[in-house]
Amino acid sequence: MIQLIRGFKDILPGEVELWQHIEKTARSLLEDFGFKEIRIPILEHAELFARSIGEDTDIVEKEMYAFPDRNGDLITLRPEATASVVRSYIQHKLYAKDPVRKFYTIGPMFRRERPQKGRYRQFYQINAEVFGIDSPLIDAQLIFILAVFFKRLSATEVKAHINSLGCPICRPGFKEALSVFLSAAEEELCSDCRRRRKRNPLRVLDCKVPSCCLAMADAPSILDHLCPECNRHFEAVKNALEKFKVSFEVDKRLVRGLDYYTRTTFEIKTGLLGAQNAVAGGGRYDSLVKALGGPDQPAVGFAIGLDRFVEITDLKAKDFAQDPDIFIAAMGEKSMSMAFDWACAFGLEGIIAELDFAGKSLKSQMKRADRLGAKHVLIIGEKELEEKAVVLRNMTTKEQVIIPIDDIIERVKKELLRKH
RNA sequence: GUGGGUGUAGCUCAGUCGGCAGAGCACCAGGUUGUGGCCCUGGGGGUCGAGGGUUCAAGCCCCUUCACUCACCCCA
Repeated sequence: MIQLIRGFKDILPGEVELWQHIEKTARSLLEDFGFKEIRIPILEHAELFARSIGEDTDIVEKEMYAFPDRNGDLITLRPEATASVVRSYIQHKLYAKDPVRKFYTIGPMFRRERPQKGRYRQFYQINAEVFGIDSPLIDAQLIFILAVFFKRLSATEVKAHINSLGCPICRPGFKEALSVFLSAAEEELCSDCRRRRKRNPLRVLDCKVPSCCLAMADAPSILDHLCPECNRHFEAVKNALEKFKVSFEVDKRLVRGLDYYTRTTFEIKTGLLGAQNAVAGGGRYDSLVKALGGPDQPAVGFAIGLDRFVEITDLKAKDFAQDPDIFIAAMGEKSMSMAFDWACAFGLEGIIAELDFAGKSLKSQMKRADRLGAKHVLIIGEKELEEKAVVLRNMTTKEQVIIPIDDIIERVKKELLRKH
């Protein structure tokens, strides 16, 4: 038997209804805040991510599904959405009409990591990106939108963590101070952190090894090194969040793995997913648009990890499942033929109708109707054909009414409405 | 990429010392000749993840491999 690829999964009926509901809620929420959907391709030139995410990151170095196309171009399944949205913003000069543009996109991303809880090789994200606004108010609004999203969808075991990463003016000073501190503390760091010290010193800050946490307790904080502009920006974000009544926690150890982030950074974390505790994350990336060849426009955005979100929401797929409105139990060839015609007619009316094609006994059809969760059963056999009237049974109340075959669709429609 | 745990019916899982492949749920049929859920009776379902080895005999022991899972790493 051919099985699905490692780290990939099927989202089956019975769970997909929850995904649909989450996506629907996200669309409606984001559109209410002025975001427009943008659909970007799943394949991109690998270079796009090397230039945006950073050549030295694990994502680009060893996690991308990259391969040469037939013409030799190195292309890749997108590992994230932001770079593509930025590319599109630049390529189509979407800034020309108005530099302020707000987009959202929902779809699969691909990273060839070792699968574990809440981590798949194909995973789904809801992304929102805002271009052209450098006001800290928009940073806060994005976090506010996330908070509303989580609340609306009954994901309560979450907390917003925020931090500032500074900007190209102040970050170098912090990195320098951090590097000095790390050199002094080298003895106490774990082996991974000794390696990180050179390559990605910011990452040492969020190491989970207890000895490192201890060693880093007195590490310099980026927040003490922010330049006046970055500091004002961060303060304004916090003030706005308080005004929006979004509860948050300043976490000076919150860093981002991607090179392009500046200033505000945030994550929505949960205690329900073990090691994969980030359900959503994002931040400001003011220098990326220009770095990718576009105008010097600021930007800020977030991504929600859908696979993780479905794990932590209290909502259940079965609450959104559509059971059949009616099951047509037919006996005999002529009845079955009529039942099929009716089922089609019901479908056109938006009434979900199921029936049995195998010529089973009434008992067996009733059993199946019950199992499918059909709210009503329409019974037709020799007797009904003769009397030109069928039986409509309400499966909850067991009430049965006789309905003439003429004009049956309209009559059933009325009955179904009445019973609601 | 590294390390641990787990793979037996559609699902959840037993399977003792190596000796006929099991249970519950689900499914199908009948009891009830045209009315679901409860009950009773019967039935169908298995490459014991895969491949190899040891043995008279392997679900069980050995080797290899794959998948799932958790953690590291990284990240949503």
